[in-house]
Amino acid sequence: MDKSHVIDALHALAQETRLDVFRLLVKQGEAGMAAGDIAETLGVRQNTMSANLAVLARAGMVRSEREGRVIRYFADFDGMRGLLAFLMEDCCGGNPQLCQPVLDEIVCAC
Amino acid sequence: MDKSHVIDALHALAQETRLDVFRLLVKQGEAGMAAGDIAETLGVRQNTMSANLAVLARAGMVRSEREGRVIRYFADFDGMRGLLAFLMEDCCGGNPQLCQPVLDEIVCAC
DNA sequence: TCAATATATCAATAATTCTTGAATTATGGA
DNA sequence: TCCATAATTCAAGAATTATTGATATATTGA
Repeated sequence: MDKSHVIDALHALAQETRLDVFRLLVKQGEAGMAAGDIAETLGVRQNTMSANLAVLARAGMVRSEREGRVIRYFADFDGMRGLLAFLMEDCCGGNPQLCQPVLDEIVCAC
Repeated sequence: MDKSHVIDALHALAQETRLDVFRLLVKQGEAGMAAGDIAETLGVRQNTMSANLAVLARAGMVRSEREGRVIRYFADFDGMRGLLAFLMEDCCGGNPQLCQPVLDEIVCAC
């Protein structure tokens, strides 16, 4: 992931509704969620949500699949991976003791 | 780290100059770098850089120490840790196979 | 083909953010 | 104390972004 792509991803997540959407979709996992259900769940109008989903999709943080009339959205774990990898890329400028605590914190609860 | 704090951190990093600053300071590690040197290194005017450093500092992504006339900035690894921990918090909504590849990618090069 | 449903797009306004020149504050040295 | 240096703060204009009502597109079923 290049720098401008990373900036798009950070920008997409740096807004309350979109961060909520992303985390909701992360929780939904492989089930994903229909655009309308996302809007209703988060109490956001349909077209506002559509615009926000488009921002997340352009940034590679979510992807979508049409299912008949419904468009189902999913968190894009590849995008997430690229973002975190970039942010940690140079974490060890010769001082492992600085970055190790950061890595230790990122422990999956699964 | 709570949600609004996370949004501040994401917003702070979602801009080219500030992302460059953060990564520069990550590379500098414990040495940090004087505000003026950061501005000169990145080719940004001194007051523009000051404003950007203030955004990063408010977001908890950098911290500073005065050394005589100079103010030296450092990446804040605690802030970084909080941000990444929040983003990964719910990565395992019952499907470890989704999040494991994300975690595998975040491997420190040290 | 027509109506209903789900979602996206458009255009306009409101709000926020970025950059910059100018002014200000803080420190150290002569 | 006065000057030079390092950095911050202020105010204003330009640019970007968010939200919304209205409209358009796509799909399904009658």
